[in-house]
Amino acid sequence: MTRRILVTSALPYANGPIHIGHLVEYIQTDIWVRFQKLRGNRCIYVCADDTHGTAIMIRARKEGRSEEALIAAMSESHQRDFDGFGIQFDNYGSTHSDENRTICAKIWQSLRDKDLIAERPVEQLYDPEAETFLADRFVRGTCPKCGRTDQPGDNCVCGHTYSPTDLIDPKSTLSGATPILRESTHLFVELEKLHGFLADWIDTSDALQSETANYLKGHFLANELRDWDISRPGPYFGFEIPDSPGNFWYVWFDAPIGYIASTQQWCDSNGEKLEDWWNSDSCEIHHFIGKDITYFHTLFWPGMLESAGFRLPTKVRIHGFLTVAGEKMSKSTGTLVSAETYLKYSNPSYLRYFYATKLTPRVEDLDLGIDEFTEKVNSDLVGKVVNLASRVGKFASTTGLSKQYPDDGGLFAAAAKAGDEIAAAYEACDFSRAMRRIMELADAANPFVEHAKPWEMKKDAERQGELQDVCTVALNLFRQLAIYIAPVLPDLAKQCGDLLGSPITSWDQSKTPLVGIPVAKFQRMMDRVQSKDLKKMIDESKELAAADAAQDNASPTNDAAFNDSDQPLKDEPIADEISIDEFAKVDLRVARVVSAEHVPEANKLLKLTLSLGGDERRQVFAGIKAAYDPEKLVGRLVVMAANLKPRKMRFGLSEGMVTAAGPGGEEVFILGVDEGAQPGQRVH
RNA sequence: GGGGGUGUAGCUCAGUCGGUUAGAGCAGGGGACUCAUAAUCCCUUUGUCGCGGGUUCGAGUCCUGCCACCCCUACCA
Repeated sequence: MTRRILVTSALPYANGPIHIGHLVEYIQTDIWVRFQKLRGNRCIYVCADDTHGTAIMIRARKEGRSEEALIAAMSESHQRDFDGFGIQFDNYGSTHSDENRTICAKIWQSLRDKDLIAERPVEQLYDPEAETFLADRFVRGTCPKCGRTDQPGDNCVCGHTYSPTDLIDPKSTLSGATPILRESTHLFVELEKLHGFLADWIDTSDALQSETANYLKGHFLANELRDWDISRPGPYFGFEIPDSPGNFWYVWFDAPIGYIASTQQWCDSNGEKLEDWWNSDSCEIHHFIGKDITYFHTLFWPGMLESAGFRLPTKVRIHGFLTVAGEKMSKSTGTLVSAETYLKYSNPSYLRYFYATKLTPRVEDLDLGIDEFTEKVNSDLVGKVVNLASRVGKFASTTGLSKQYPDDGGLFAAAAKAGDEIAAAYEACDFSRAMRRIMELADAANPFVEHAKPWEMKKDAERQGELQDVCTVALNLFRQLAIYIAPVLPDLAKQCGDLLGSPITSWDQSKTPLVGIPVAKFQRMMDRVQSKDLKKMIDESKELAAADAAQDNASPTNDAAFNDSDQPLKDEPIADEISIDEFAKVDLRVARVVSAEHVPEANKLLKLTLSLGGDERRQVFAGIKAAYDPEKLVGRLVVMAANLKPRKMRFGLSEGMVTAAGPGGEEVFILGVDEGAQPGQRVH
């Protein structure tokens, strides 16, 4: 039976470009959608840019253009990036659309009608210069607990949490002005009135992974649900609330409604009715989101839908975050790679496949290791799958496929049978399992060619029939793989279709071999990953991040954010003047940490082995044990005093010093060197 | 502090309802081949299934205590 399925990914915020972390979700969703379409289900995939909120307003001001101009440019850039990764939406809208405004108003009216809206005053910090209320993250000041300066509005690095009004000497990061307290009316959704409904939905709907249901039950539903502050006083880039002039819907109110608005647009241009998708029990709705926005999609959103008479999601499919080499992505290490940068140096199919091998139905983070990435793509995709076509492609172009499918020892039949299991894995979002099963099939197919020895047949005029049979088997096995992996690698599916003159359009094509047809001239399908390209990609990401940071620093509006304390200079005044000759006596060198280990008898020391390039090694003891984990130091470039007289210590000889700043203890910060420097180079 | 999860080969991971000798891919070692992108094929080494108890004829699997790591959340469960 054909299912009707509406699928969404979370709406990307129009405040920045798409990066490889975002892509986990869009690739995951796109794979699932393509799978459903391949299975013959009626499936549409809608998304939109999330365009409202203070951050957009501020950014537009800073860039001296209208919000509309900013979000238009962002939308274009997002869509270009998605397109580059083969992510195919049926409709891509914007929360700043007429459709969205209309549906927001409708849902709002329903909430009013159900008496779920309350009004009360809220005191909030206000920036009198920028003339706007300030969210926590736009206020910085001195921590009331420990006295550290320049801390964010909600918590300090010392671990203390507070409200921005508790900060000593608070400053707006927008203008540098001192914020004042100002009262305004806010509107709230009284979510507690929906407590029973939500508890029931979470318990019985089967829409959530069990860990998510547990989390909600334990964390929220065990208590009274707090009112949800749904309005923001102007100026605010968003929709003004029709029955509350001067107040705007908070961005998180209209963002999910964007799912419906985007569907509306699709309906309008395809002659469909919105009710058939959002008010129908015969349609499924699947939301794909990241774990950070669980709360909005599993409490507020179902509450809003229920109140307004829309159907509830069939599934909210929540995924974890991307880490790179086991660490959070970061600009400074170049692991926060933008979609655009990735596409410059690498092939989107690689990333689609790699993510597919990592994705499971569970809410867990997934790690991208450069070596693992290279290995998986090269061994699995190029070595196994593509190679199968590549190794018989040239023969097949001259022979074509046999009239009848030859005996292959049951390979084709076995792979056809495996289709059900692979489909079940896709359906359950267990792409990792699906990829594993597909690779097992590829592993079985290659030995067939090997044992048949088509290259020998080619030389013998009398064995051309046999050669044709081998090609027929190999290419049909390849085609099965291409069909099964088509949701992940649409490009490969296309290439397979071109080669055999028969486009891949349906999962069931895997059940019947192609026979008696010509084969096109073989075209190379996929290149191997080159590690040097990935390295370039990381390097460029680092450079871009550095350029961004430099630009931010140069911007005058940001000076206020850098009200650094004068304490360090007071603690340690600048030393007596020296001549350049005296300075030159200190030979500072770039060195690479090649090993780092704890010294069991020492309280503060780590034993480092530093490389100055070639075979030059220095053993150095550094008092940084409390601040650095030895494993994380290995491989890093540091700056060392290289001509320091070696000093005998209880634990061994120390042949230099590693440079670092900070008062000591946990607050020690090793001097780093920008990428490109070579161990052994002198610091001038 | 609380909640959730993970721990199996050097690496990434399978392992069904408790059932024979714990598996795959990659990496490593040896050989073969030359159709194929230094691709492929054959053979092959490696295990305290985190640790300790318990239940059982039988435990990687179930129970329990501990350890390590990860995620979430924190004077709200």
